[in-house]
Amino acid sequence: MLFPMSRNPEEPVYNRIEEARTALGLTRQELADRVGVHYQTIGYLEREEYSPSLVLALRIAKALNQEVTELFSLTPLKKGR
Amino acid sequence: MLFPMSRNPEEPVYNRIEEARTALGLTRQELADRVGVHYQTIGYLEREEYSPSLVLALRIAKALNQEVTELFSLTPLKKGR
DNA sequence: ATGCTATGTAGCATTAATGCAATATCTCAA
DNA sequence: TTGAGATATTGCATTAATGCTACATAGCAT
Repeated sequence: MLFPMSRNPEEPVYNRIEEARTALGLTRQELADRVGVHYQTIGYLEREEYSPSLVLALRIAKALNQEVTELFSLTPLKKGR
Repeated sequence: MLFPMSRNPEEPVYNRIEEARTALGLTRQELADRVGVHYQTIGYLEREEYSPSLVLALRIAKALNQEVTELFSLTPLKKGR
């Protein structure tokens, strides 16, 4: 098992992708399709095994109609908005 | 000269880093230090030769006290706020 | 003119992000 | 119970993002 997450392992990126995705009743495959990535990539991101590129983060936010800062943060995110 | 920019060359990421940085009277080296990257990296980003990771984008936004969406966008950004 | 500082350009090395395939597990409906 | 769908795990290949070094250029102050 590899564990990248960022060049600075001290500061990972937290996200609420799964929460937002399921709230829309979407499957990972469906979100992946909308965003244009492999469905496994969504899995990696939801498990926070690595953090996305900015492009991907922006696309995901758009696909889930959320603000980037509502979805991703350098500090732990609480459940629910 | 290489030209990555994103896995999807059709959709680059536009940014206003230089504008925001100079507005604060910061040099690239200074911004790089605050953000924890090499000063050349800031240059590449300002010239939009490639787009940053989300972690870096979040750190830059914080260092320039700007919203991520004010600094970066999938669509071209106009000058001035 | 000289020198200093900021920035641009060019390579090269490393690593994280992504693609992709194959297999496993888990849940839930029939 | 069986099967289908969703998610997890593993492993490998590719490439973009980043680090870093060296040299060039441009502007500005002296």
